[in-house]
Amino acid sequence: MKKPAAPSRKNVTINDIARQANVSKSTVSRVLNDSTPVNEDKRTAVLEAMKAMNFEPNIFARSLAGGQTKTIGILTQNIGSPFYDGISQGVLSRLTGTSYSPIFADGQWKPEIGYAALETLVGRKVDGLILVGGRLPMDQLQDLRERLPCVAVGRKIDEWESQCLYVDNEEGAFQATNHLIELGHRKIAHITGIIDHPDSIHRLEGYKRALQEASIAFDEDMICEGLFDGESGVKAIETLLSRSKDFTAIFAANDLTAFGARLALYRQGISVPEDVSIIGFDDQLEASFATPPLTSVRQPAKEMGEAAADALVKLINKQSYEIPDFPPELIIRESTQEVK
Amino acid sequence: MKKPAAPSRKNVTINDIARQANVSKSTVSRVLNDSTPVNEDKRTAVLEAMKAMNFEPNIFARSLAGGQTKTIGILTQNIGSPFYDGISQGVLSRLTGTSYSPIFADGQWKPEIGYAALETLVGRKVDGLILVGGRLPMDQLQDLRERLPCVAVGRKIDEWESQCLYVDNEEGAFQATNHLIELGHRKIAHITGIIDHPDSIHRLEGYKRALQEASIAFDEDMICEGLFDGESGVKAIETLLSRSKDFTAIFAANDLTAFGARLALYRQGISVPEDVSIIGFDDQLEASFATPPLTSVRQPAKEMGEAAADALVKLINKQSYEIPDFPPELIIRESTQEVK
DNA sequence: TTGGGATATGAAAGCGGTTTCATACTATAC
DNA sequence: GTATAGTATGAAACCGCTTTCATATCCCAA
Repeated sequence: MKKPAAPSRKNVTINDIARQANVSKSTVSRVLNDSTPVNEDKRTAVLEAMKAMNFEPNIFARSLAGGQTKTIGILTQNIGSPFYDGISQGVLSRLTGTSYSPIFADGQWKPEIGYAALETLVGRKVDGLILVGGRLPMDQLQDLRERLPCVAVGRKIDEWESQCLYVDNEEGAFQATNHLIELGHRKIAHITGIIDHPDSIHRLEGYKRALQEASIAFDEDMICEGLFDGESGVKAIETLLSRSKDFTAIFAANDLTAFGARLALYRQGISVPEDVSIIGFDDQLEASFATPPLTSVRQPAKEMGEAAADALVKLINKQSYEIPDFPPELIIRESTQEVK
Repeated sequence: MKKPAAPSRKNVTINDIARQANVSKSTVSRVLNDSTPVNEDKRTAVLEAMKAMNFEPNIFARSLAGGQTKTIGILTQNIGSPFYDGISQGVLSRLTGTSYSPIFADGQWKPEIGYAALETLVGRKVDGLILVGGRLPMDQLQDLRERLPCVAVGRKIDEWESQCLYVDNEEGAFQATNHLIELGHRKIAHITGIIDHPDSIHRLEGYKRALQEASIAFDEDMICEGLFDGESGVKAIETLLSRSKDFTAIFAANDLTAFGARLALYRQGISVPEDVSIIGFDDQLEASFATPPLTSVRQPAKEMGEAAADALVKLINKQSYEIPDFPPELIIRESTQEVK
């Protein structure tokens, strides 16, 4: 008769279970973790007690005692791009229902902030880490991987073989450009993404390769630097027109830029696809409903996020896993047509 | 000479600090939490020791001992809408840099999953909760608020006065419709959102009120039920045309639907805005770069997310806070013009 | 029967903090 | 100069679980 009852919302602990099942807390812990063989009778007794009392292990006690935190860190870059958002969504959706909860931290594309965010995540003792895009330098990442299971999505890290999920940007860009070439285009402009971003670089390379394979001379004047945003698309067209070079097709580094370009063309009374074909990259939701619907290179963002979550969980539990291939896929719609 | 050194990555604990500063761990804890006055000498000694040894309190030990978890739960609905995503972004960005980390859980618009997600969050002993949209029934939410600090964004919950951040959807819809009316339109169609979604209902009401105030008879045939997606917009136009009722303007429940509608119009050779004006809701990024740029009602998603995070943190720390007003804002672009 | 190797189980020592409680030390009042 | 009320501080209990270590059982070979 110590405390006058009224525990109301008191959480049931491992001790309660132990008492109820008539075993020691050690045993309860054992059946909880399957760590050591336990006599079948006791095991069921414990299990029943847990069910009856609606027991839920305290995550904090658990992790304090050295166990896992059942927590996964996601490092994003606050860009709000449909691609990265899609990845996050995939991760999130795959994680709900599992025993893992995702903690998000954001790097805002700035290394210092990224480091800090990483610190936070590590400080929270996450069981694993998912890097969504970003461009933290290698050395930083190197020992990260040694400390805890990591997976990178939408980014290729050379040393992280088999822990990276990404689409081949070069190949996607190649397909896009090649599609235009097959339609008879020869004067193909390209609006790049943020110039030193790996994706931009690869897409530019793919563009060049397609040109080369078709024996079309690469022309510096056909390149406009963009920023992955809509405004870039608008500006690029203005620049392009001011150079008074002919072009019959445009490959934009992403859909949003393509939308901007398409708008600028519209303003100039240049019709798409009759006068100019245009192709984007990402195949974001809105691409299907643009006027005209935008031909684009699809990146399976959500699927990648899901696969990343799966892979990481397996990695954490030391199970073998396989990373599916994510080929870029050309989605042909109505913004591209044969050159006149 | 107990352990042969080589602690390598051993974490420094409160005990190490205590030893170093020549005080008891209790004292260290006290300066850590500012809970009890501590002599100035010792305080600085402790502080210095902490700095020197690069001490970081273990979150799990802390929460186990009854403290806070410095964790905030975010319950989203996996809709991938730019509005909800924007809110999440705002929350996330405002939380990075603070001592709080966000844990996301997703309800996927399904009550059962939502409950489960909520359970997870509560099980993780989050210090506070942010509800992003969603439509969990009241009774469930009622005792939630009693258990921990809560804030709802993009959703109005009657009993939660001063813990909800939302834009007045009815008013926004009114403004949109009224804008069309002021341009001389009388035959205004409306494509709704998911019919029983509160936002849809309010937007429909705003539409009706605008009509009423302008003495335009409400016509059931001018309404098309949509689903907040692009396809709905396309279908709606087809339906509308098949009814062979004239309309000179369309108010779509969100931008994506507006894009769909605009596309369907384009296919029919009906030009926007010359033949038909069109207006959306959300003002998502792509609206500015649609052809023509879409007039829309802006919801300051990111700002709302930020404000929600701010409010919740203050609520947790029992500080007073103020929730700013988020008026819908009509962004007039080129998809609307005077009726011919 | 007895000794030895498994096997199951409980007691107890952490994990890294917070908090209660008692104590030692000051300052204030009579 | 002693009684009284504060104050600062340390010791120890505790949060809920994992894990090591020792003990108790049991089975089988000798």
